Order: sequence, then structure tokens, then C-alpha cells
Amino acid sequence: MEKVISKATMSRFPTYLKALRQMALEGKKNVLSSELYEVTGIQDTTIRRDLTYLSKDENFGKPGKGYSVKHLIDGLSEVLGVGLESPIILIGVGNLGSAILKYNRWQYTVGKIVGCYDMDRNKEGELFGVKVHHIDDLENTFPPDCEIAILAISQNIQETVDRLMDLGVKGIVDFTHSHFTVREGIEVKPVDVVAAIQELALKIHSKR
Amino acid sequence: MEKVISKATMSRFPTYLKALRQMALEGKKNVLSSELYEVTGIQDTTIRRDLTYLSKDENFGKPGKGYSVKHLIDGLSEVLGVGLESPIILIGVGNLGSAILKYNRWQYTVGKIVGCYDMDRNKEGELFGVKVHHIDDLENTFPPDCEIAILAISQNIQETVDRLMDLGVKGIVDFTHSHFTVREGIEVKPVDVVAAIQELALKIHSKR
DNA sequence: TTCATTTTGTGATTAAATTAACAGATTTTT
DNA sequence: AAAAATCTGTTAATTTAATCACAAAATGAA
Repeated sequence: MEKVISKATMSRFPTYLKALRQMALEGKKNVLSSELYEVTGIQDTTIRRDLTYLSKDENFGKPGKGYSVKHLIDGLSEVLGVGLESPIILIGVGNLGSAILKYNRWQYTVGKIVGCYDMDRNKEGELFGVKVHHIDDLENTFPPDCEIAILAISQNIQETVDRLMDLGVKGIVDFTHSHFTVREGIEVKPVDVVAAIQELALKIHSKR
Repeated sequence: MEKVISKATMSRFPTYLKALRQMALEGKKNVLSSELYEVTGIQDTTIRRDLTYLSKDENFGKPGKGYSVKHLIDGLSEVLGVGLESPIILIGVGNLGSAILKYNRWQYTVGKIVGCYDMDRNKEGELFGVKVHHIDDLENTFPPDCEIAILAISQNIQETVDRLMDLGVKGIVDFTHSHFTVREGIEVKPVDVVAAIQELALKIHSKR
């Protein structure tokens, strides 16, 4: 009898993890669902429900005391696939690509960026400790077992995506502002600044 | 009797808009809900239901013919608040901030960045046509009626957020990797690369 | 014109997610 | 050590969202 974690719950896990890491950093040992509500804005009852998916063992949350920050982080990390150490590649080392690379905290998340590609020959070499190849060398230098690519380019997008899929990439984190199509079974996770601002502006304006 | 657009529907609108803009660019005049499904992966019946929220007038979608790409773009733009021209400020002009500023397509979204702030005196001046101030001058140079700030800094975060709220900022687009708290009524929209990769990695791995 | 085909729009239904309510466990106070 | 106060975990109720199924509208072909 396997517990299936619902989509909605899953999508909240990263939020919890982020908040909990911050708390751990501040030396907090225990946390209440109501405190997590304060920080995340997610209803406490929803939080408790979500966290039950982690408690294969008993004693996750203690009534009157809360949850152990460490246990939660461990549990979430496991479920979220932290420590998988999947190799990730980054396509496009412009301002945005550099920013992503610079903030390279992938250690404790899901893997790390093991190589970058750019169409500018001048960028070949190394950046923040990661090798930068020319995009023409994608097929030659493609890391084995790499399944995730971060796309931070603005040209030749569909062509690049096709090449990535041919190489076996299964998931694309999309910072592009254009649309492209992928084959059945390939996951795309868009990260869209414009959309974020739109949603935000909308919420603010709809309040009056 | 006012139609309330559900959260879920609302969250799909930016996806439609993006896809439709691409189609318009390619010269497409009409589009079927089934074609939008091909491109977005959202079920056609869900799409049709969503789009009914736009059709204040009749004739939005014609049976046997589909929807007018132009009409849809107009409708979505209106609902999404495009053309509001709200002034937006950007805090932090590092790699990430620069990337956001460079891709300044806010014209047809929701407003535009009218000023930037950074703690580095060397960055004062102008970048991509937008004035860059020192963060100390935030209060002096704050644009009137500005309600949205994009946060792309890694230090003094809570302090900066407090100052922004004092100045009347109502919404924050958060590229920060730390947690901060806001007063009641202030909206925060996190844009988190790490979380995106986590979700993606998870989907891929849960498939096997 | 008429008939077959396509495709929208929507009531009905099913599924998913959230919230409420509260029993039971644990801690703290007196 | 008993009583009061806190919190969790879970069942049930409610709300929200997705899907089905099909009538009605438009098109295009015969």
C-alpha cells in the first residue's frame, strides 16, 4: 500500500524546505505548523496534512512541541530527491546564465551544473569553476547521464531543444521567453519573470 | 452578477498569452483549442472553459473555425492588466538584475522598470536606458505611485524590504534565496530557480 | 440547398484539494 | 500528580477544479 503524494502537496515541499533551511541556519531546533504558516502563508492544517507524507516513522511531530527542524529537512530532502547529484547543464552564459551559475547552491538540492554552453567563442574557458564549451561541441562534450538542462538563451531555441532531446535530456528548466515544443514525455518547467510580475500586479490591482 | 475568474484559470492565462503571441508572430490568424493543447499541454476542454471568461461579447470562438488569435491576445491582455504602465523598480543590479533589465519587454506587459538601485557606488549611472541609483538614495529618488519592486539582492534583504514597504510598495517579485517577512496585505511572488529544478527532477524521477 | 463534419460552449459529473472539527498525545503549570 | 493548555494527526465536510458528454453553431462539400 503505497502512499501517493498529491501534486499540490508536492508543489509546496520546496517552499517548506526553503523556510526550514533558513530556520536551521538561525539555530531553530523545533517548529510548529503555526510558525510555518507565519512564514509561508500556507494554512497550518494544510501543512500538517502535507507533512504526514514524510512520516514513515512515528514521532514526526510531537503534540505540544512541534516538529524537529532537522527531521523535516531530512525528510523533505529525501522526497525531493536531494542528494541525487544529477549532472545538469546550462545553455547560455549571458547575464542570466551567469547569475544562475554564480548562485550555485545545487550541492544541497538536486545535483549540480557540470558544464555550460554558449554560442560566443569568447566565453569558452571556465566560469565560477565550471567549464564553458561552445555550443557546437554540445554533442562531443555532453556529460553522460545528464537528464536536466537549464535553458537561458534567446536564439536558436527550438533547434537547441531538439539537440538536447536527441542527447537524452528529459527535463528542461526554461528561462526562455519564446515557445518551443517538446516530444512526449519530456518535462518543461518554465520560470517566467514577466508572468510573475503579471500575477503580482493583478493581485494588487484586484484588491481595490 | 460578476464573473469571478478562478485561481487555477488565472494561473493559466500567462501561458496562453505567451503561446498566442508566438502564433501571432508567425502570422497565424485563427487557432483551435486543440492546437493550443498541442502547444501548452493543457486539455482542450479546460482551455475552452477558461476562455469563456474572456468573452464578454459573443463570437469569441467560432465553431468549426476556432478563435481569433488577435481577439484572444486582446482579451487576455486586458484581464492580465497589460498596459497598466505601473512604474516598477529593481533592487540589485548584479548579473541577475542586469539580465532582468536587459530583457525589458515590460512594454506589453504590466508596466516598466523606471529605476534601479544597488549598493555598489560604481554602478551608479545608467544601464540599458534606466537610471541606477545608490541604495542610500532610495527614499530621495523613489518614483511616485510605484507599487511593485523586483528584488534581486543577496544582502540586507529584510532591511530593504522594510524600507520598500514604508515607501508604499505593495508587491515584491522575489529572486532572493532567503526568507523575509512582510506586513499584512503585501504580496510576495517568489521566483525560485532551485525550486524549479527540484520540481522538475522530481517529476522525471517519479516516472520510473 | 442539404448533409456531413468540425468545433465551440456548457450543464452534469467526477476528481482533487482545502478547510473544519475534534480526539488523543504531550507538555507545562499549579 | 492532577489539571490546564498546546498541538498534532485524521476523519468528515466543503470548496474548488478538471473532465465528460453532448447540444447547438458554423463551415464546407455535394
